[in-house]
Amino acid sequence: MIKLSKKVEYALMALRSIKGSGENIVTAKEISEGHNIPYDLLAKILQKLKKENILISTQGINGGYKLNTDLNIISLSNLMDMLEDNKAIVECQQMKTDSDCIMLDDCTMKNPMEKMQKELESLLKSKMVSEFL
Amino acid sequence: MIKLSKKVEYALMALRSIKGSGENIVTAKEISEGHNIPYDLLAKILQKLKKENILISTQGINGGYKLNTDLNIISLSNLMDMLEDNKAIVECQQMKTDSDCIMLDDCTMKNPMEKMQKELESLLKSKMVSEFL
DNA sequence: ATAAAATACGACTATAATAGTCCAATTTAC
DNA sequence: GTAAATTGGACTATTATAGTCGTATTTTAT
Repeated sequence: MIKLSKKVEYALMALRSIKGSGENIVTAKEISEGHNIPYDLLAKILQKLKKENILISTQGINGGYKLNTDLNIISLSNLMDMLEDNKAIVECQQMKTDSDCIMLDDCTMKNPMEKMQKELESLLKSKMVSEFL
Repeated sequence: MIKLSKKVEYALMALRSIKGSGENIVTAKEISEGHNIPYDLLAKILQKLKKENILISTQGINGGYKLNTDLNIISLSNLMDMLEDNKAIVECQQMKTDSDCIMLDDCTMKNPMEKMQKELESLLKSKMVSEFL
């Protein structure tokens, strides 16, 4: 299955709004209402983007968010790493050891899967956030 | 998120076993026990593969499964289509109409997403099942 | 004939991942 | 000090995936 989480989808929408406002700061509420995104969920997403230095925030009344990065250099892969939990195509790719793999040492899938995962990731790395806004 | 379902993973394991046995037919039980795959789940997977003419089955005692296709011409994309439910990267790609899209006509994501989806699919189409066995 | 061993099928339950909610704290302009 | 915003953690709900159960059907060895 290949699917973007709502988090990434919402993040893209939010980034579009924020980018569109230029230097003016935008509140989570405005974005939430403008795009029908659940407020609390959006707030969390924006906080993560802030922690990753994609956004800069000011608190208090009149607070809100502003862009802090060139979205041309942030890839979809980056965004997914920030917001989603894992991106491994098969479990054994995300395990430190493969001691509990049911195939054990006789696995013919691991290497080709690893290769494919890298190819998929490289595709996702080549897609810049700005291309979707 | 990009992840293969267990169904596809189990299917690959099963196909490997079946392919390895050449003309001898293999039972679901043998595969299940040999690879620690839940029997009932595996049975369903094999039935689907049979319906898709990947496998051929014989019923009754001494029954089982045999290959019915060249696995070099079945892609991972094919296998996913057979076994997984949807492969659309964002919801609006799998909707007939986009009447209920919250972005309505002002969506900047749809086209680039569609493009990316095609690229991902083409990658998955280029990966043949045989490469993983 | 019948019992055994297999596939075939549908409905159900369990688990895990994702999405969304709630409540409270903190910050800041007025 | 209050209103409006971000910040943060814990919780619930929903959905998708994984797995189970019961039963029917088919085939064949005896």
